[in-house]
Amino acid sequence: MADLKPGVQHLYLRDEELRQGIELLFYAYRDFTAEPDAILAKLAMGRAHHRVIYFVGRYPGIRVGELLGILRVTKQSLSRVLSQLIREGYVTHRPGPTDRRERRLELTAAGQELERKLTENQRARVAAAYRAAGAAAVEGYKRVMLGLINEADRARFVGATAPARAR
Amino acid sequence: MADLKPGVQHLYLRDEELRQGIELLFYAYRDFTAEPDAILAKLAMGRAHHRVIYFVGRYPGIRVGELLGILRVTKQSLSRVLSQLIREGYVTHRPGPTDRRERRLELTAAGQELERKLTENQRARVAAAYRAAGAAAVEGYKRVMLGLINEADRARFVGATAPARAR
DNA sequence: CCATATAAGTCAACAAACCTGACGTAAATC
DNA sequence: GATTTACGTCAGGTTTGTTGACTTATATGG
Repeated sequence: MADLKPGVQHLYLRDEELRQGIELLFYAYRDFTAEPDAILAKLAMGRAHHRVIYFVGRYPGIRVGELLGILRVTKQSLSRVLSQLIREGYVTHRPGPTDRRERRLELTAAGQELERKLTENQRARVAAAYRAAGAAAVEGYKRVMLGLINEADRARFVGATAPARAR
Repeated sequence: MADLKPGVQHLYLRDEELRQGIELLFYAYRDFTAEPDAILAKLAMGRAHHRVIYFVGRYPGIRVGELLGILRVTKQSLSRVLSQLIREGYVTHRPGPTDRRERRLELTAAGQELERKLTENQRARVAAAYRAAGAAAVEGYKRVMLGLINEADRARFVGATAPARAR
């Protein structure tokens, strides 16, 4: 709060400014999910399947409990989607290396292919936005987004950007 | 593409970088909606109600069709939520000033109070993230987010930020 | 004036993706 | 050996979305 130009500082925290920040998130998320959703619909799957496929691909060998923590859903809800993905050959599971109660999840070749297909559009969208906005803007984007995320999950992005206020 | 330091340009568009961009959106949206969802659950409402209340508050006198376009849902889906909000006294409607087929929607006093209560946390979250990240980062955030949003809706944010590459 | 188009609502049936609560099984740990 | 942990499952319920068909009221163009 004690900062240079406190008037300006206050100015851009006004209602309109904050509403814009909220709406940017709403519209971006809406458009970000629309295309994968359309692809998934043809495969009789939904957004929930995409999330599972994405994070299993992101963290090969991830445990079911970790996935629950990331997705913030109940195990019953995850189970329906995950067991379908396993049944249809997109995901495999095997016992944990030291703790055999665990199920370590991985994508099959088909799963990897589907993941690529689904995320392709999102990556292109991010790449285009990054390219158009420029490197400095990308840095700002990350910094603000990290601030929006609960502290517990910020650690996932270590090294993503310099700490805010550090320069 | 033809840019200064093309090596670096390419470097930060790598897979890891893009995945981070995707995940930031996922986690931010997840945490952004969690608290309002909790409040709504106590009122036997859901996220869909919040979206309607938010945008009716944002654009008083908005027509039903406009709302459909923003939310990207069918009128049957909106109808269920909207008619409940009208029935319970959060939203009112009256015929359009020139075209009497239209229903111009507005929040009642109760609706405004609920809107404030629901959005309060989101505004605080955005304000905190903006404050921590600094003005330059906020500019970058907006620029990247605009790039993620389909072109058709970017016009909603005119004046939100300088055009990308303009400086 | 009349045909057509538009804004909005409604009925019906259905699916996706969440939820709570209770209970089961296997393996690890104290 | 009792307890805890990781995971799964059965059962039942809600919200939020869908498609398709039909209605009402009003505006508009020929």
